[in-house]
Amino acid sequence: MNTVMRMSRMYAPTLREDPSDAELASHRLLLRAGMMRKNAAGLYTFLPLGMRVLNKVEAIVNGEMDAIGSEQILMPFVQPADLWHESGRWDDYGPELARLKDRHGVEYCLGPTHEELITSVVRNELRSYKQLPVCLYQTQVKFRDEIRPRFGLMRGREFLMKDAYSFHATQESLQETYDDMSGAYGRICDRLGLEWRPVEADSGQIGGKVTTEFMALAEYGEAEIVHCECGYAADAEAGECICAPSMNECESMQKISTPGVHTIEELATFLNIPESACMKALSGKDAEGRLIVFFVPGDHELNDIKANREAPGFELLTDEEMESYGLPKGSMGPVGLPDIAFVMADRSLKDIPQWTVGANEDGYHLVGARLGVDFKVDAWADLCTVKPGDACPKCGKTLMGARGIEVSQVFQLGTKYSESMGATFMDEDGTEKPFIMGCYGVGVSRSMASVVEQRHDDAGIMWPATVAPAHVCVIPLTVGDDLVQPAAEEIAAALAELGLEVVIDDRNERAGVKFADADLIGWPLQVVVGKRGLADGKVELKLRKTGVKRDAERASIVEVIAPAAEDLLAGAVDPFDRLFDL
RNA sequence: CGGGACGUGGCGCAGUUUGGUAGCGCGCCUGCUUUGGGAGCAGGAUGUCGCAGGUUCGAAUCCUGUCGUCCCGACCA
Repeated sequence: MNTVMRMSRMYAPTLREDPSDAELASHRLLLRAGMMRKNAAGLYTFLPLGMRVLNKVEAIVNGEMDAIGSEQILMPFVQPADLWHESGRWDDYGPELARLKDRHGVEYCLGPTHEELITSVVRNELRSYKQLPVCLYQTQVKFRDEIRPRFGLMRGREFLMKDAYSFHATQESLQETYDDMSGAYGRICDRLGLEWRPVEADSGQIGGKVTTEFMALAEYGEAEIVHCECGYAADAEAGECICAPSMNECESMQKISTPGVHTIEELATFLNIPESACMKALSGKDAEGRLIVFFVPGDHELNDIKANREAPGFELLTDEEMESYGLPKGSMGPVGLPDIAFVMADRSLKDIPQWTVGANEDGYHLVGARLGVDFKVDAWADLCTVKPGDACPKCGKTLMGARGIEVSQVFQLGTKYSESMGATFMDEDGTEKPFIMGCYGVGVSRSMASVVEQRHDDAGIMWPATVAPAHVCVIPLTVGDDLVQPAAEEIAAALAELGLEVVIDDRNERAGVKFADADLIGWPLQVVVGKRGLADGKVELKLRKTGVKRDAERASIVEVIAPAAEDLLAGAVDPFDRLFDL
């Protein structure tokens, strides 16, 4: 049986006013509710209430890992530099990797992630395909020296993460574990009560190709996503973009004077045509210094990630460089480019036979420039950043926009680390092969913040029962009263016996203080015990999530709550809803 | 790193323009009263005004430097 926690003895310093340096709801409320305190930029202490929540989130994550056969381990937080030199990331990672030396001058880093370490652990022991697949996970503090830590737990420098790594002999085996992991991650989000979407994403720093991000939808999320009613969703930074450019039809190519016109907006207005009928040119160079000119529909932006995929190392030209190539800023076009220029255009423009573009001469544009006649394009690719209003690549319907918080991500790494670090096994055919790897991360502390981001109101947090610091708060309105106090104690004990986690606010405070703190901390259910109600044999129940109140017979309170307690123990996210006819 | 703002009892802030005894609200301690939505009265404690220099008879206030924090951009769980 659970013991009843006492507010009078808990270290739960709630704040009446908003901390001045917190902006985001999750940041503000976690501080105000006495769940955490800041120690320095991006570094936080979890106080007892916050720790209880964090532990619950972690337990849910660990449980789902165990359920798909991943085994828990614990790797060191401090990692030897050698391993990072082997993978090449000592140089690639940048200042975000916190480096240090021990007393002997040997170099280490604070673990921002553990691909190198796990690979080094496994490469000596895993020797045969017969031992595969293997999937290991840990839940541990990570450190990334973020350029700009912000939003409390959302982007701390130190944060709690569950990271898992899997090793396979075949792509099919990797896919299987990847799918299991994706399923587990979805269930984790569900159990946290999050509204979420799996999203196509870019793999970034970690490497690899196939990846899905799990986004908690939130108004102030850092990531922009597009999604469709068919279930498709993608990170706006990386999602496939289907542009629908239009054509400004002309009889032949004409050079027209466009004095003072430099932007697409000005051009479209000047010609009285939609922006989508103008073609935007962007010049840059790749890693080898090759001049590249990209063309995209005027109503879309060139996507940095995609540009780099097509032209590794791509960077836009500076104004001086443009001048040296004789390229006029704001009036560039495909006709009459320098011979050395490599011309690449968004694939959507392939179907547009006549383009409206710059004339490569300040103050002039071309209309009706004929593709393949007046100019040529060397390559076609998906180059644009997708935006709401574009067509869904899966079903063709119109995409909607939203913002999200990336709470977790799954990657198919391939052999990037096993190859560079010489982690191989003997395959069935007698040849030595590098492991095919996957890695999977859940931001545990970030998930906690995301829950607050989605479930709060002006008064405070509305925890789902699955991660609330306790399920029920019993509030005796007068302390020392010889009716109210014992009744509240009795109810609290009885509810604890149902298997609920119960806290009793036995502080000698006024009713208003207790109500305000209960709402702020966000216990899912409040049981209010007062003199007035008791006189009629009643107590009051309040559902934090909706603020709805109802009376219940004091004598049958256990019977009333018992079904909800059963649901709760079975894993229901909001088990108390049923007590309020929801 | 670029742009903006800010550092004053535990918390939230005023005071800085125009230099002259460091203030307010909340919280904290003691006592009495109060007790269904952040109580009232009385008494009390708590400050190197971020730090270091400088100007001045005198600096929270003016000048220089420095450290820290937050917000907006490039990085990511």
